[in-house]
Amino acid sequence: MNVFDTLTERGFVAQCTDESALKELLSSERVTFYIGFDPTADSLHAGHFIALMAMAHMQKAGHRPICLVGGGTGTIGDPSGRTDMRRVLTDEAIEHNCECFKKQIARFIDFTDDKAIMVNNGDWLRKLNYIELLREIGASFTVNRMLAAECYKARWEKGLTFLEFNYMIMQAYDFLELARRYDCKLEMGGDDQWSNIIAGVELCRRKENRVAYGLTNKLLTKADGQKMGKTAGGALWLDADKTSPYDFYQYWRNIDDADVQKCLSLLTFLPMEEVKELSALKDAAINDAKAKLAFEVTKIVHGQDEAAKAQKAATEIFGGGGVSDDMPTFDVAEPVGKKLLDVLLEQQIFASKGEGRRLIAQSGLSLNEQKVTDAEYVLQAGDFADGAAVIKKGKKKFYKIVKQGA
RNA sequence: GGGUAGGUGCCCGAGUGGUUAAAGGGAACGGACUGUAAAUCCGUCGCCGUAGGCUACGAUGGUUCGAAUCCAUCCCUGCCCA
Repeated sequence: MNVFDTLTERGFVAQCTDESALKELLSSERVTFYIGFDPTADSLHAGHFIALMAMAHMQKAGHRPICLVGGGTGTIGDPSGRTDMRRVLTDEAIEHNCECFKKQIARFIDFTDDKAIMVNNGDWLRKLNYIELLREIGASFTVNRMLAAECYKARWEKGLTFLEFNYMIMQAYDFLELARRYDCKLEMGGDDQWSNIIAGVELCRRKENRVAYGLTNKLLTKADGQKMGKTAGGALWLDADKTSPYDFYQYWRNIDDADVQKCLSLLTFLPMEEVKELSALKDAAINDAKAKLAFEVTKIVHGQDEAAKAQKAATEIFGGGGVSDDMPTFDVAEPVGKKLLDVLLEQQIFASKGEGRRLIAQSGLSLNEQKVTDAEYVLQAGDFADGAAVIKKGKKKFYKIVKQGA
């Protein structure tokens, strides 16, 4: 089966240039393609993950991915679809973020034997000479066309700086550079990148007379159109230190019924027959599909062991008595005699005392299965029956406080 | 450079001297219901606290018993003109 069909079947494809020619190309040769990731933070998040999955499918089919980290474009900030300007990052931060990205990407993509390439566009973009760039590349762009690009629409109200306006040119230049260096023929990316991608495709044609292709994948959205991968704390990170494997697992375990099929097909490698079977489950039974989804996604991101632990913890907590060896745990030195509220605040289970008081007042906090009614409650030795106390915050957040020391 | 409209809590957005920690909406959080789902309903939603206090309406100064609200300067943004 052609990868293009695979990607289509699994629901990745949003838009693409010359579909039939691209399909033909993908079945006739080993295609070098690229996806760019701008280093906006020190970890990739769920939104990047879908692109990585598309990349992995391509690699499995024998094509060669170029992972581009945007050490150059990151200094500008992509305005596509955004209503506000991106925060300007320092060079050091960008460098650091690029390194973090590289490590994470290496978990999903096989870089052995030249099966994939990692590049940083800072290597060429930062060296560019303004006049030369204008003459060589600027001449190939018409402002009229750029202004018509969908990606800038959201900025008409708020204003778009010239700096950001140039982003498209930088990205297009990347494609050209990769085409020259590695014979890269295809750029992939999220659907919000469509304008930038076709700019690159056209630039390759104009400058090198090369046929280049663009393919965008659907953005990960919920059935109601909202972006997926948002948690209370912000993004759903792929870095275990920023979003623990347990929390990561729980995120996918709790998605809407309506999103099960999409997530299974986009975020796991399960065969489509199985995806269809699982997502056809109804009512309570669909929980099995969610558990499978959560396990599979966590396995890809954090590995088999972590996924198994997260699943075990979830099963024990929600299926049993709300306790598990692998549940989120906090070690506290000598908790007995301290106020429960203070201990939980120290462990950042609450953001503030007010939040904790409120939670207790609304009977949203339990200690060892007992509702906490007194905000001033002081922990007793008896609360740590087996050396640990179990805290339940709200309906489904469980934490274990382990007593340390004597 | 000139004119003009603005900069309010996580976001959007009302408020134009005291009764404003600041309407309303969204997000978020808690409760009920449930399937660790959705929808719905109820409640909460700056910080510390018993009262009460503290910090907050672009920044800095000022007027005033009292300012998000008035004045000055500065910074930033939209629109129009050059």
